[in-house]
Amino acid sequence: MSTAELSEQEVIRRNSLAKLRELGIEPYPAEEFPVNAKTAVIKAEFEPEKQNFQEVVLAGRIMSRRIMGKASFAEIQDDSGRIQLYINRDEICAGEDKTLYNDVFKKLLDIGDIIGVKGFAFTTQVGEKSVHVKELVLLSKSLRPLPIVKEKDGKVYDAFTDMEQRYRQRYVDLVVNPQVKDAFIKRTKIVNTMREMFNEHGYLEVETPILQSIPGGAAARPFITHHNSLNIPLYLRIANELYLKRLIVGGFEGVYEFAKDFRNEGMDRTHNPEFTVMEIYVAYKDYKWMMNFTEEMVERVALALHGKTELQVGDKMIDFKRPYPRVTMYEAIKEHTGYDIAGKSESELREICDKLEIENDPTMGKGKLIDEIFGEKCEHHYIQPTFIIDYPVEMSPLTKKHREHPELTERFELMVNGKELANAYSELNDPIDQRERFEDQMTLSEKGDDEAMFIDQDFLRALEYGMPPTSGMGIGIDRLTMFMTNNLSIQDVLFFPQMKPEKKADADSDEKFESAGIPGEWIEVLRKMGFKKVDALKEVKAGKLFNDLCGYNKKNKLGLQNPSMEEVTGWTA
RNA sequence: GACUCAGUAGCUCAGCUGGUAGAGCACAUCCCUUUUAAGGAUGGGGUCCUGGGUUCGAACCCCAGCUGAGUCACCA
Repeated sequence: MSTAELSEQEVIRRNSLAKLRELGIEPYPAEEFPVNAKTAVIKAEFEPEKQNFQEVVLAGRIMSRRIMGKASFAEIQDDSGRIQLYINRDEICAGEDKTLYNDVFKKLLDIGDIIGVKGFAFTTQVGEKSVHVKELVLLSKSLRPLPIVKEKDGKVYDAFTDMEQRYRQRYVDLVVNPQVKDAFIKRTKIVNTMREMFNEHGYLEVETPILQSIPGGAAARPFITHHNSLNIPLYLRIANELYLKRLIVGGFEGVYEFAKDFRNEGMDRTHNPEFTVMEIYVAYKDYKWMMNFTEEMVERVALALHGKTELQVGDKMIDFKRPYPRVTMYEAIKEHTGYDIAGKSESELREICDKLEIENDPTMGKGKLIDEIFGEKCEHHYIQPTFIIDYPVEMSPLTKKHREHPELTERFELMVNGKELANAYSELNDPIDQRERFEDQMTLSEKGDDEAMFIDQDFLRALEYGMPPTSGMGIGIDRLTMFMTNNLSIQDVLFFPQMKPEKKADADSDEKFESAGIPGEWIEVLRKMGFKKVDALKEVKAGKLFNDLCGYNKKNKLGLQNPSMEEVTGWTA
C-alpha cells in the first residue's frame, strides 16, 4: 500500500514504525511476555499499607496519554479493565541515554499500541491507584488511530456509536466500548450454565451435520450449496432435530447440541441468517416433563448471570422465576379474540381470519391460519414467561398427537416479551403417522407453501426401527442472550452480524493504469487525487494535471521524480 | 420489499435563506516532574457518500444510486 491513500495519522504511525526499527526496536517481537497481574485485580486489591503488588508485570493497549515533561501518565487496558501508569523519564532511562523516554515513549508510541510494563503499584496524590513503571517494552505497534472515547462520572464523551462501523469492525467496538464485551461474556456464561446442567443429567453433547442433502426439522427456506466431487446440491441445515432423533433411535437416552442453523430469510433486529439454537432430546420423557426442565433451565441461567430472576428487558421487568403459566393455544385465542376455534374447519377459520382482519390466502392450510391468528392477536400479550401448549396438528408435523385431543399435538412454546424463546414437544415416534404428516407437508408444498418440509426417507427408516418416547426442546441462544443482557437487537449479541459486503472503490486496476503508460509510483498519487479511472484523465488539461501532480508531490513530500510535461501529455491523450 | 431518517476531518458532531468548510477530542511542533473527560501554546488535516441536474455559484435545492438505522411487511 502506498502512502498516498493513507490518512495523515496513518502515515505518521508508519513513519514511527520505521524509526523504531532504525533504533533497533522490533515493533512486533516474537518472544513471550509473561504477565503476572491484571489491571482490575490491582485496582481492586492494592492497599498501600499492605505493600502488595510491588513487582507487577502487565501488558495491554495504551488507551490514553498525558505527557508532562519528564513525567507522563498513560492508561493501559487489558482484558480485565484499565489502570493508570506513571512513567518517569529518569526511571525508565537509568543512564545518560534518554531515548526510550524522549523519543520512543513520547514520540514513537501512540494510543492503541500494545506494550508491556514492569513496576509497582502506588497511589497518586489525587488518590488513583496506579502502576509506577520501571521498565517498558513495545509488544505491538498500532498503525490505525482508534476512536477516543472518554468518560467522566458515568458520562461518555465522543462515544463510538456508528452502528455500521461497530458491527463491521467489532474489534474496534470491543476495544473502545468496554460494556460491549459484557454481553458476550454473559452469552458464554449462558451456554456454560446450560451445558453444566445437561451434563449433570448425564446427557451427551454431540455434533451433527451442517451440510445436509435434505434440509429437515423445521419450516424455513434453506441456503443451498453444491458439492463438487459428489456433484449434488447440499443445504445448510435449518435445524438438527432429525439427526438428534436418529441418535435417540441409536440408543442414546439424552443428546444435545449447540448448533448453528442457517435460514435464507429476512434480516432484522431479531433475525440473522445464521443463528444458534440449542436442541436437546431426552428419551422416556414427555412435553410436560420438558416444561419443568425448561423453566428450571431458564431460571438457572438468570440466576447464574444476575443472581436474581427479575430482569429489566427494554422498558419491562420480566421475572424468570418458575413455574411459568401454561396456556393452551385455543385458550389463548379465545381469550384474545373471543373466538373458540376448537373443531373449526379450514373455511370456518378463514372466515374468522377475515373478521379479525388477518390476511390470508389459499395456500394457507388450517395450521397456518391458526398460527396467523395466534401470531397476530395473541403472541405479543405474553410478556412474562408463559408456556403456550397444545398446538394444532397441522402446524406441528414432527409432534406426537395429544393424548386426549387427536386434533392437537403435545407441543409447547415458551413465550417471553411477546416472542418465541423455546419450542418443544413430545416427539412423534409413530413411523406411519410421521410418513402421513410428511405427505401432508408435500400437499402444502404443492399448494405453494415454500417452507413446507421435505420427506426425509432415511429419517422415516430410522423411526421404523423404533424410537423410544422422547421429548425434545429447542431454544434460541441469540434470543435468550438478548433477554438476559437486555439487548433489543440480535446484532448486539453476535460478534459478527451479517452485513452487506463493504463497497469496493470503483477504480481501475494498476495494470490498466500501466497500460496507459503511467509509471507505477504515480498510480496511487493519481487515485488519491481523485482519478480512479484512466478515462478520467482524458477529461482534464495536461498542463493542469502536470502542475497538480508536481504540487502534490512537493506538498506531501513524496520525493518522487516529477514526470515531464510530455509524459503527462501522453497519459491524457 | 415499502416508507421515514441519516451519511461533512481518525472519532463525535455543528454548518442559517444557496455565497471561500467549522468545533471538541485525536494528530504534529515547542514548553512543562503527580495529572483526572481537560497541563499550556501554536499548527496541519476534507472526494462534504456517489453520479447527474438546476444555478453566475451547491455540503445545502431536485432526480437517481450506494450504505446504514428505524417502522412496517415477509419470516420464528
